[in-house]
Amino acid sequence: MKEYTLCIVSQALVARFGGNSMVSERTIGRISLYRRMLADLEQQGIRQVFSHELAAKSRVTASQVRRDIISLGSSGSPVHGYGVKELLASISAFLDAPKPEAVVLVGVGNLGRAILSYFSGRRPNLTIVAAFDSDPQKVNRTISGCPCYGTDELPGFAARHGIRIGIVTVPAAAAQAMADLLVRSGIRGILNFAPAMLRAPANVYIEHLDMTMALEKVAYFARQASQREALR
Amino acid sequence: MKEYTLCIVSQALVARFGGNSMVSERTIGRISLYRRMLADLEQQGIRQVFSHELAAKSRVTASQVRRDIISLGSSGSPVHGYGVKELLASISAFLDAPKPEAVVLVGVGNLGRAILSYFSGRRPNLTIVAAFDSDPQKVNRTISGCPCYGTDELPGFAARHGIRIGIVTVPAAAAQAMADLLVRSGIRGILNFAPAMLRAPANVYIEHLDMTMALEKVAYFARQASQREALR
DNA sequence: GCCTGTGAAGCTATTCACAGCT
DNA sequence: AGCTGTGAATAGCTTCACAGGC
Repeated sequence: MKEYTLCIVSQALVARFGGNSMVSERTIGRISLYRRMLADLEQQGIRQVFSHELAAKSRVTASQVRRDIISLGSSGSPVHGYGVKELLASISAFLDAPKPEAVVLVGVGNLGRAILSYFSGRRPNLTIVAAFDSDPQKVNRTISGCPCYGTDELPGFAARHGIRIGIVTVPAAAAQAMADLLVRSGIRGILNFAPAMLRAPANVYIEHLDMTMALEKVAYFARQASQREALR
Repeated sequence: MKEYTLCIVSQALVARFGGNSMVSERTIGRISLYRRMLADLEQQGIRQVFSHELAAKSRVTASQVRRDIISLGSSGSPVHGYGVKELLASISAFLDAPKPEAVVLVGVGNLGRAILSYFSGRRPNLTIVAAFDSDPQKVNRTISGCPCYGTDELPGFAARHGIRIGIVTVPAAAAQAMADLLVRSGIRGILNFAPAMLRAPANVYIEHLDMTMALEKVAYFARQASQREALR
């Protein structure tokens, strides 16, 4: 009885925060990961999976997997584990927008082009539909299978297509200006590859993917590992 | 008294793990970031900086900056803040290896090439000196300014040059095999761009830079932001 | 026996708040 | 007055451990 009451209360709280319950950034990342693992399993014709199997593939603990699955609102059976198909459906219902979503990319340099081809055809409901660059040499051409326009056309394009997601692959010096432009164009989420910490209003989500920082971290911990070995 | 004893114990533990005290992954990331901010400041001729200034640029709190600086073994003055030059020197002494370090990249596809040109000339003490690929079309050529060899030459090359750091930009299906090869070749740190959770011995540090996951996170939180706005 | 779901415990990271200094 | 350095408090995330089920 008491448990039921508690459950209702927490759902009420959830409702107050609008839509889906408050799920942490880390959890969302892992859920995206589980989806990939599950897609593999489905391809192999596997129909059921236990939390510890998913955990081993994802390099996390089994409790973590179970918690994450609960937080996305799905559940399994103690006997058969989780149904691969059902879990995939839950994850898609949870992560994806109801309709496929269009994404724009700003900055058609080496990295920008690589990312255009990387994402082309990968996630059908998350497609880069246009690229933008300030270099007149690059505009009004198709680059890596993606139409490229001048940055001055971005606000209009974003408004017409209801774009909410942008990828920034311009040099650091131009990154803040481009982020501002994206925000003015109505974007609500930015994936930033430029080595710059972007400023944006609180209602815009920014994910920084800083390759230089990542490489320096690797170098540091690789060195630590070598040193630890040396004195053993 | 008791507190002193506890302190000594924890220092002893730190010592057992060798060399530099245990600094967290997140802290290392931020220190790399501070270095970039400080390099900018130095370029502008600024000589002193307060924790709150560095914090604003790095999008963290001032306490965080102070804690991080302490954990790298530097300190400032309550009057003038931190000396830009001194702090830069401390960070380099802390983060960088005594000698410039060589890095290899495996997988010379679109992304691999983009990363070769991205890092070329960026950090002088962290240079990609060779790329490897299994495609015979690509080997024994210079690609994006970097010599490219067959993957079978990797172990020999790594041994000869004492390589400890590798970047993986192969497709997901080949990533684990390449990681294994890198580990066999003596690598101690891997920066992985492939959408696969790599397995490696505990003495190898792996940083996963998963662009698909990152984009899905952005899409999810962008949608959350829009929804929160809609019901206001 | 071996699974899931979950309260409670444990850990790590961050922030608060203030002593100490100039 | 306004900074740094830091103990203490807080928040957030992960793991433990076990009830409940078949």
